[in-house]
Amino acid sequence: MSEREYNFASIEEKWQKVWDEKGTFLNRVDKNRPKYYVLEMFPYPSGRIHMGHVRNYTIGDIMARYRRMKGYNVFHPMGWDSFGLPAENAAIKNNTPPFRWTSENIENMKAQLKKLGFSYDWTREVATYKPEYYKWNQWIFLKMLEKGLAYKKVSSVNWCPECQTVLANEQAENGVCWRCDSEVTQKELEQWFFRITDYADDLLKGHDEIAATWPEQVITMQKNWIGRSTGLRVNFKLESGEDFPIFTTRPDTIFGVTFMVIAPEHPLLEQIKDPGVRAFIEKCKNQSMVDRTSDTKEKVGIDTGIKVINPFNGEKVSLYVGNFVLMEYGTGAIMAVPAHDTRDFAFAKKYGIPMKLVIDNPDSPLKPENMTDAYTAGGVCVNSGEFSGLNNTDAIEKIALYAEKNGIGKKTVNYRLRDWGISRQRYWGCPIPVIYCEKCGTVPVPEKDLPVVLPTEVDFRGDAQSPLTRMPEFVNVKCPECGAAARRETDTMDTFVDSSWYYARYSSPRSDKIFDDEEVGYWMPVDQYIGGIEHAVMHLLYARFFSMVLNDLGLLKEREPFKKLLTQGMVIKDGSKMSKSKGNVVDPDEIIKKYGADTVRLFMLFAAPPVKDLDWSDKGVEGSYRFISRVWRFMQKNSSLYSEGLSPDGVKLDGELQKLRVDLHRSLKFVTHDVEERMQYNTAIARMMELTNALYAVPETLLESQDGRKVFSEVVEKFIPMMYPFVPHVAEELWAGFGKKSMLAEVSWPEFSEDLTVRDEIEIVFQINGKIKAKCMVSSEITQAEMEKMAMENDKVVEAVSGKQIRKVIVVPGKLVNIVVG
RNA sequence: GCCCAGGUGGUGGAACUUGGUAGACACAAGGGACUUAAAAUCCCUUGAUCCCUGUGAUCGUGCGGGUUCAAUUCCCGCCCUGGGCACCA
Repeated sequence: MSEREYNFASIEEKWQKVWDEKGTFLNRVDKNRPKYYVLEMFPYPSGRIHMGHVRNYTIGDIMARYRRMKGYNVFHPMGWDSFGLPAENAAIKNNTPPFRWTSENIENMKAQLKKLGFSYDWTREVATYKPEYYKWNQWIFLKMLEKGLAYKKVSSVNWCPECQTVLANEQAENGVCWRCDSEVTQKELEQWFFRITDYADDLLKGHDEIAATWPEQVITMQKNWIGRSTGLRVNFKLESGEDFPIFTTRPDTIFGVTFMVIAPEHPLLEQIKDPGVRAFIEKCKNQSMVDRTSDTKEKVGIDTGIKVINPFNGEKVSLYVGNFVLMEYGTGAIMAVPAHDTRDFAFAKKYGIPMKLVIDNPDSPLKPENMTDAYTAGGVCVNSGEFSGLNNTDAIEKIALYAEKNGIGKKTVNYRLRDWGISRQRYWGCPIPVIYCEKCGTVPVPEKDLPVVLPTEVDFRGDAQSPLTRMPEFVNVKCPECGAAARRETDTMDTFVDSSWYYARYSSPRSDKIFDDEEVGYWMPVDQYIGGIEHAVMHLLYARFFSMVLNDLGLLKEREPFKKLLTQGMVIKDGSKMSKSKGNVVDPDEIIKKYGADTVRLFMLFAAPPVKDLDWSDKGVEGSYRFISRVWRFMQKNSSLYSEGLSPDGVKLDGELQKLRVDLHRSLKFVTHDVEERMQYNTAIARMMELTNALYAVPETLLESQDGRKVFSEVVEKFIPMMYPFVPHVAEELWAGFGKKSMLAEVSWPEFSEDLTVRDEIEIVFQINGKIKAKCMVSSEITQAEMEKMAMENDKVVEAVSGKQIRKVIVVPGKLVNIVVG
């Protein structure tokens, strides 16, 4: 190989073409080999690939390429989460139909991804906006409808009275419409829901299966989100004798109830005529959910005049309407115990409601009039009838039993998780396959009529209304049951539905069934899923839910879709997330043009470990480029020293060459560990940089010696394949340059010899009372006794110890000796 | 507010497994070599403070306590920053 410049542009183009023409990354079922499914969260085609994508997909690509070298049959697909709000916003702004805008974006972004050299099988590509994909969204919806997992109920949405349209939360920030700045109100609409709450316990149980392989924080967040709590459903009574059930996790405080609070949406309130209360209810209903549940906003309420009777002591208390009580949680009403609940305490103080102490602090008795906050800790029950004197934790169980025995309550499990509302009053999404007939009611679209195709030729008037509602050719249909004129559902599905099962569709994206059994059976589940931490709860919970539903339908073998999860941090520049509005966006294309894809990939992996946020730095990129160039130059310069099959095995090497050889094997050991187990690529790259520095440090004459050539040949054989998952193009080029016939994509991950990873000499330290007094190079085979002896004979130690009494000597093998003196 | 993370030199970060030498690797900065010059490249220095300039001393991992022979690592209490909060994806 003659000395050539590192011409990344032609190298990258060349190898991308070779991989493409040879079909190197096509994925085929092969039952004789273990499969490995690497999946990165697919992007929303917003127009351009951004650095967050580059990072996500680089991490995925290194895993895919590494596993291929380890002999796995790797599955590595890519696709497009291509329904959603931005396409409509673009349509309104530029009068471009969402279909065209999205298609063009996909085309552009695909070209960008190809330039980065990711090892995808593009024949598996899916795009959720294509009827061939969303047909199956609709099919799953019908199955869920059959099983009672999809249902309709009234729920409120953000409504702009000025634009006469529904707003997404992000369009209604601070309670103001993003387009016209008018005050956002709430509007009640009939909407479709998925009964995810039916799967709450399954979702929790599934956590055990993935506990060891998912980040702990993600599981914790999901558990808290589901919020399973066991408690008691207590039947309070209205004066009319009507039941008034509430849910509480603190039955031990039930004798301390001094008022009750009900959600503004509660049906009981329909009978209220008082204009003040009515006005209050309307005001609450118009408040957004974020505002109502946020603790920074004031908790407000009003007395309804209704009295409620406590079944335990017969006491009559007032019923308030409160903005902080949610109809969706529990029964939509709560009992309030101001003495022992912080929120109730504040509410009671505000409205002058009395409080009653029912749990006392055994160490220092409480006086209600002196309390400045609720007493929420444990203690002894007081003022609690026959339960007085019990420890409050025992009382929880005793009171629950009493309630069950006397028919005034029942032990219940309650969840914070709410059912998943999937209706969107939007155009650019998957149509919900339902028809409304005056005679037959809600009729599912028959399977044979799927897909319900979303019209792509639409007219956006710029008023943000879904164009579907004014398309008679879409809306007007015949009832599939009675043939009468009927109306098609114009709501579309939440895009989270699309992304809840795409991972399985990749296995057979063009199949005329939802999945091809052989393909899906072989490839699923995903062995490694990679994506942003921002998806920790919603997307990942919905995807797990769908996987369980599909498993119950007999379509997937596994319940958990993602065996292992890596959540990556964000890409930051100048202290904040890269975004157009902040003007700190770096376009990957520019960097590729300047330094090449290998450099961009390397920097993405080197600048931070995957789980942490990554600070973009233009200067840092140059460092990565410099490293690649250094390796390139070294290999070019010494290429004549290489001979295939030349090996230093069994040769007694001179000290410096032996050290280099040990460096090589040690690097390989650490890089293997970092890539396979730790998924910490920044330290792996640091190891390779150290190895490169070590290569440069070897004198030329030594490297050119007989033995030097042997060591260099081994370096070529191991170092270049080791670089391959990180910088595949330049690695392939170097490899081919040494006359290699097979591509690195087909080469095995190099082996290291454990014997060659041990250094002869190590440094140990001597401490006095934990402070370092001396350091010393010793043989790595030193015994503990020898270490202690050396420490005691060390001049510094002798000086420090003289005149003092040695109380203790701690020897940590291979590390240190600590002498405690007093 | 609630849930979950994070905080280490001028900067990004390292210190894994099990508490055991804080600052690997890189960037920036400074100095030198090469060059008519510049770029590129190669080499050296680089946490802070102090002095008796050494194989030196002291301090130092957001802040305040604690456990331990030993704490970036474990415990308690704060402060700050970021992610999520159910219609952005």
